[in-house]
Amino acid sequence: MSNAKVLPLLEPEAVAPCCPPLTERPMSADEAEVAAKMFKALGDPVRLRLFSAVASHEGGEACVCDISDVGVSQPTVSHHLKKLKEAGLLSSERRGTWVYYRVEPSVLAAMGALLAGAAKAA
Amino acid sequence: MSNAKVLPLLEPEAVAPCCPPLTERPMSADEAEVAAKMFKALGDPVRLRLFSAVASHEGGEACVCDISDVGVSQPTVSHHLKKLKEAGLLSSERRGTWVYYRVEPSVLAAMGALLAGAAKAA
DNA sequence: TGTCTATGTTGACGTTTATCGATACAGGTG
DNA sequence: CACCTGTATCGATAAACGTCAACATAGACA
Repeated sequence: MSNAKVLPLLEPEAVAPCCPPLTERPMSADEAEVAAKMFKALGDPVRLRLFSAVASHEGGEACVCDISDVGVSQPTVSHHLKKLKEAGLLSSERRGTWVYYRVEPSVLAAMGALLAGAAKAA
Repeated sequence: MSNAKVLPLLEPEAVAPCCPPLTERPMSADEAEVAAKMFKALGDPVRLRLFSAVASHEGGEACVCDISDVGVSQPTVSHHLKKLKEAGLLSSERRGTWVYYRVEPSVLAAMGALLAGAAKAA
């Protein structure tokens, strides 16, 4: 598999326009379901560190071997990276021996817009 | 109690400066612990709807009675509002018969800054 | 082919969480 | 005072979650 698009994950196009600013109107149940998945993905300390490690790496992309030092076992790291992928926050690609994860910018932009609106509310 | 500051909750001053942009450098374990608590609070669909209902209400403040129609029981609503309060995202005040919840802007600003940085990374 | 390394998957275990009904508390009204 | 309404707490239960050890898979290289 040379392409990650065949995986049945959340696609950026599907989640990016999901979220009106939190202050605009009460979220519907469906909107909340989608948006909560993204927040939940960042709601674990280990996942947040892994995500930050990828995001802060050169080019917004990192090999698993570069970010695995977060104090948990290798299977646990793999499990968390999978969760981040399922939430649409990361994508992965195998290049030879190593697997590289990269941040999904459109989804983050959507989340940032969500919160930026709420912050200026009061 | 006419003042919410006496409660042993996360104070805005304590969490606001916790978070460098996600892309700046890998988060430390301590930073991730604090930041993950905020994301986790918004990582539930019901809580996200409750928060959005408060944030979108006039003045960023709403009575519980105005936002309780989210499809779960009254104790569950109360439980989720408590969680949001413990995460520092909402504050509450009793005024006569009703209890009003209001958004805590500084914490949201911190979260927004976190994500805004990550969005522009790639 | 076989072996070594990097990563993902499986199965199990203990902890946390979301939810509810029942109940308690607080404040207004009679 | 008694009663009603709005909100919080308690106790129980089922589901989800984080973690690990063991195993599986994929690619590189000899």
